[in-house]
Amino acid sequence: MLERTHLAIIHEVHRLGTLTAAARALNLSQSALSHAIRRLEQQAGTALLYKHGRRLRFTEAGHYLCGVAERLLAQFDHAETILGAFAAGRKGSLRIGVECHPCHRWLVRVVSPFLARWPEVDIDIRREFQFSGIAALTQHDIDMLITPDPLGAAGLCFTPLFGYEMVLVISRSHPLATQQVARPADLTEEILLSYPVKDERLDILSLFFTPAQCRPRGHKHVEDTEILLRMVAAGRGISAIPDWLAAEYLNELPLSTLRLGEHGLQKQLYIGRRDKDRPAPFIDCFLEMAKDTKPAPMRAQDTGAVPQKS
Amino acid sequence: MLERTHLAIIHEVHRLGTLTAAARALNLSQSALSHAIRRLEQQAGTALLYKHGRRLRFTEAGHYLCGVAERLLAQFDHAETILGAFAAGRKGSLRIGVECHPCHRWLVRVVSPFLARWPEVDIDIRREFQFSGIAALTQHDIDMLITPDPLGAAGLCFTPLFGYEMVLVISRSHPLATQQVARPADLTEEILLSYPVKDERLDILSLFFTPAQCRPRGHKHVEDTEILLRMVAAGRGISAIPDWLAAEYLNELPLSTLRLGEHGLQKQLYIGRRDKDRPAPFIDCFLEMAKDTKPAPMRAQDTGAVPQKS
DNA sequence: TATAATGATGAATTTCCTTCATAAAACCGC
DNA sequence: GCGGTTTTATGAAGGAAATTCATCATTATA
Repeated sequence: MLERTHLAIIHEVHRLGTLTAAARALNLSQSALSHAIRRLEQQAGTALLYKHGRRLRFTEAGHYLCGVAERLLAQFDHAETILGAFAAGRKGSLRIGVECHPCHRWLVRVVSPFLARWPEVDIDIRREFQFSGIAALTQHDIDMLITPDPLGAAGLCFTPLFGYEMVLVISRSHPLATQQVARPADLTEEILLSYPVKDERLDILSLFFTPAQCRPRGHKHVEDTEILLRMVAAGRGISAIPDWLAAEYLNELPLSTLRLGEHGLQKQLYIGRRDKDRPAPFIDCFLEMAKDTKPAPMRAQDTGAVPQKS
Repeated sequence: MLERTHLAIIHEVHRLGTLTAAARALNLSQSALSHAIRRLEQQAGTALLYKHGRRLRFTEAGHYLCGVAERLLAQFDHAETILGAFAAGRKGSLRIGVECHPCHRWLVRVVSPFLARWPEVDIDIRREFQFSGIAALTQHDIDMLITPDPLGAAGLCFTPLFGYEMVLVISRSHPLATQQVARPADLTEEILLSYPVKDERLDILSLFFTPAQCRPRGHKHVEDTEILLRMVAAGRGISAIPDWLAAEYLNELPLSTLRLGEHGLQKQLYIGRRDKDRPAPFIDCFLEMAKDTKPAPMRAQDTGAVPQKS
């Protein structure tokens, strides 16, 4: 079977002209090369070299192999270089799962400088999971998970990123817009607008309405944040989004924000990964960059309900 | 060092999913594969596979190698196929030197069916030689030489192809056109037109004029046969060409042919090759086809001067 | 013609891969 | 949960294959 070694020998003999020189270059004895070529020729069933004076010349078949060697050896070398980059942790890919729909804009602010710093690392962001984000992480479908719900699962570890508060957004012309705090009973006639996720993953349902044993009059799914908030501004529904996300839109749209309940709906975003992952430097780096990137540039420290602009 | 074996293992593991199955496919023990992969991983400095349940999964580096394997293994396979074709004598190249300028049209009639019969054989025809055709042959610059002058050189052998006669061509309106035979003294006022080769290789000079110690008034080189003969027909010179070549043009151009001297200038075309060349079937075949191809289709057996059409 | 350079060859040796035997882990059906 | 089965991992032993050494044959060079 044709092996890389054979190609290397053929290549060096071609490059240097003599077996002896090629042997030196390959740290082998001249005899070893002579034997190796002979074996290869017997396997191939055709001569590759012939003596011309006291030098060697290539037969047609040998010449052909020479070309093959040049191409394949280059590919081997390249593959080993890449493999080295993998080994050194320069190269890799980071498949990031996001279970926090509104986090997209924040994530972009983490990813952009990261990509610049790690040019050989590919990033893939996934929002949809066959089962759950946690399952995707344990099953190696993703390498990191950004989630507000760090359900304990064996072999995973979660690092807190930042705290925030889910706030109610309503149209500025809504009767409740003058209040500071919203209570479940106030909202039973409203239409709830949310991202298209399962009800149990909507905090406003599981942590606000359900404990009070009531529910909004209706519930509609909207994919896009901008459209969702425009619908809220138009008085076509209410929604619950992170305070820092609301802050970004308060200037642009006629919206008001209210605290959800007396103490607000406090949340924390976590980034999770597998315990036993090989410690790739770019993974640690991503973690650091994520921790250092606060959600809304201006009001990163706010945890209370966002004050309205008049 | 990354070897073909490693790629084959990676590839089979990827294809079949388990080490055990891959080992079966490669006629090796599962243990051998396990060891081999481990060695490769240690050399590469990075994991390639990891256990997921009781199966194996590829790391990013492993996945990358998988792609490399697919590409490189295909190239290895292809190279071995080609090498097999070389070994079987189906594939090769035939560099044919031609020292007989007018032979081009005849050669085309040999080469065309040959190419059809040996689709994997490349043919290269060379007319110019740094030193001589014989030297080119011994020095492996060409593989076959078609020549009328088989100078004995060690390690070469020549096979006769066909005999022919060099005839004088003159314009049909030339005063000599009524004669059968031309003598050197008749032509001392003529302009000789010939292919651009050295004087000593022009038989009409070395075998006709020089022995009679005279020469034509002038001598011009013309590359193209058609143009040469049109110039002769226009009365601008005389020339000497093989009888069979003259025969092809006698219908088209107002030419007459005369025997050169009493007995004519008899020649023989030979095909030469190196004694110790590996006996490639396509080389023998070319020889046979060359021997079976007579120069002019209609008057292949003629050796005397070609009779003029009235 | 002597000498240096180069390739070829056969036997001895060493290296490295493979196998064997076995353990460990994980999945499956009950 | 518990054996049975499947799969991978590992260490030691054995063997196949490549390498080296010593030497010869050939060719070019001074």
